[in-house]
Amino acid sequence: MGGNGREPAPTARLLAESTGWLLNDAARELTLKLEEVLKADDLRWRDYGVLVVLEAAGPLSQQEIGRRLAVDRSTMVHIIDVLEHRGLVARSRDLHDRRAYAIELTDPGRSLLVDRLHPLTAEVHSGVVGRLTPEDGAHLNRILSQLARGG
Amino acid sequence: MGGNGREPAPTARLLAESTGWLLNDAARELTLKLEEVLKADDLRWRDYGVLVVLEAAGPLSQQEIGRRLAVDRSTMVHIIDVLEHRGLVARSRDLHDRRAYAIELTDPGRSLLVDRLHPLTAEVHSGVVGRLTPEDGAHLNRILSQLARGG
DNA sequence: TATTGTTATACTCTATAACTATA
DNA sequence: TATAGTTATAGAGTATAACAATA
Repeated sequence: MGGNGREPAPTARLLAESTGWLLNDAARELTLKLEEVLKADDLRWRDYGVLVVLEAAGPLSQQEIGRRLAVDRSTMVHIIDVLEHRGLVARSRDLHDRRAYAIELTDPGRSLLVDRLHPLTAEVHSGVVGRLTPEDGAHLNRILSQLARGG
Repeated sequence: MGGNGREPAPTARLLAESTGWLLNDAARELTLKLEEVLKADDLRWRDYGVLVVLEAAGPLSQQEIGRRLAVDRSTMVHIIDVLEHRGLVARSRDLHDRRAYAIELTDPGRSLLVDRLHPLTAEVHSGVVGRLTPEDGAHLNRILSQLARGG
């Protein structure tokens, strides 16, 4: 089921397995700290993710945003509702497919992201990843990128 | 708030921040695949975590297991209930503190873990982490260990 | 016939508060 | 007075299934 049928050697098994736990612990620590910081702006980690995705990719449909964040389209409705109500994103119809919206960052949304959220979250990230030497930090980034590409 | 007040340079900010997203993606991918495999034994990732913790540490109280897995003690009750009912763990009173249980693996629990679950989950882990060269895998493990110790 | 957004709904997960027995 | 386990309960988060508009 996605494996290759080969039995990994015991040490490789232990190494890979502890990597999994460590990965989860690191991700959980980071997410918890991010949520704590974002609470001041009444945002969840998911909301921040939506803004970041839109900043990076430009206007997207609700479903496409959900795809990138692993969130169901029915769940996206409420998330976008709130962000729209707060004036951080805008719904306009996709010109080429009028079933879909083109969700885009508003100017206030972009300002909040750039002037406030990015600095806040960067500090959290640095507080965690910054415990590493710059070399290890860069290495970690490169290795994780490789993991992501392989999926 | 855990930070050190220093403004990280823009590239460092981006590097650290993308590391955060990558970390989360990798952890999510791993957890999803583990849950899929464990479903055959009607276990969740959390249940597997309990068994692994007990295997590694020996008998523990419910609360201590929860502490290590970031699960509330009230949530632990049901998790242990199910595992006990399936004969995978046993509740006995802690000899030194009769308020607490000493939860321990049963022989069937240990067998399930060693003979079946570890091979299954190791294959998932290897399928993900094994996309890296052995050097990068070991390096990733070392870097993540360092992150965990720093927390 | 398939797809986007939507709604209602049900389900899972989790934490909170109050209780009991021990400490 | 504090702590381990328990229980009931309420809240958040999520997915599922059906529907309307559009493709």
